[in-house]
Amino acid sequence: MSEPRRDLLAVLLPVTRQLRRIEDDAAAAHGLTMWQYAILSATAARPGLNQGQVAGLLGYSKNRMIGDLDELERLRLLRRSPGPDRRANVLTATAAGIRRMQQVQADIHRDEDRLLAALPPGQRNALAAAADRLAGR
Amino acid sequence: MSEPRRDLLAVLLPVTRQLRRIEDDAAAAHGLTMWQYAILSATAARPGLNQGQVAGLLGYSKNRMIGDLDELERLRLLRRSPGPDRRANVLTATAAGIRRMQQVQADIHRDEDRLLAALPPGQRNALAAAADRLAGR
DNA sequence: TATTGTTATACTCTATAACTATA
DNA sequence: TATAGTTATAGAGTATAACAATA
Repeated sequence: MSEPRRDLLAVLLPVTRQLRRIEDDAAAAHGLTMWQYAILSATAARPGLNQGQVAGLLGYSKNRMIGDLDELERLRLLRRSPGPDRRANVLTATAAGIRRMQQVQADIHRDEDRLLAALPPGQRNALAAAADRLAGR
Repeated sequence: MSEPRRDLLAVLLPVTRQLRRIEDDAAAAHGLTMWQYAILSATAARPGLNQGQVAGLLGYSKNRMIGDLDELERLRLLRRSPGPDRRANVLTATAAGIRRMQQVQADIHRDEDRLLAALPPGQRNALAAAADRLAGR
């Protein structure tokens, strides 16, 4: 007999809760919030984006992002500069911002590895591949 | 060359956001919230649990759960009854509660199937299996 | 004294809608 | 008029601690 089917959300929520804690802790260890880290990460990976584009990319919201951007600029980790359309601010991570982001990311990947060690390597790749495929729609 | 490694949370968040909306909508279509559905589901699957145990199982909190339990009792979908330890309330889903829960669940599984149709079947199983394994710690 | 459920409170998060300056 | 960023505000969500009944 087969087990009753479990809601996928119920299966995924505990994992994402652990991952969320990993990112929160890693960011905090380097003086940032998770969202500030996420903003730096997106900005470094795809330079030239404006605020709205980064917000959309992260599934964040443009108004919530403003306080984070203020703080990141205050810390000299990121710059807002007027783009060709002078309504839109182009975001650029500074060298210090990229370094900081990489430090947080190294901690995150280290802790993810610890978590994922429970999985056989095939399943580990399958998890990321499946989630990646699903996220695309 | 290989792509830069992506944070697992960034990969999983978009999927869980979609799943969360699926559950919210399905529960709302039957007059419940997602958490009320989750409570009914856990209570039906493992009868005899008390409030704190259900809260722990769901990753919810005992005080937030109280309003939901009040509402579920008002709707005659669930009962609180004193257990052997008279401090603790044993939760029991009524027949109507189980039916309601199954209706919501059918909607959820239908919409999950629609979402998961994007995946090759092997990846689909791998996703659930991997998440399940990880959730256990 | 510790625990279960409850209540109260404060704090954070989130969503919505204006407002400005550009287009 | 429409859009990008900003600001203000209200509502939902969340965490914490205190309380009553029971162990």
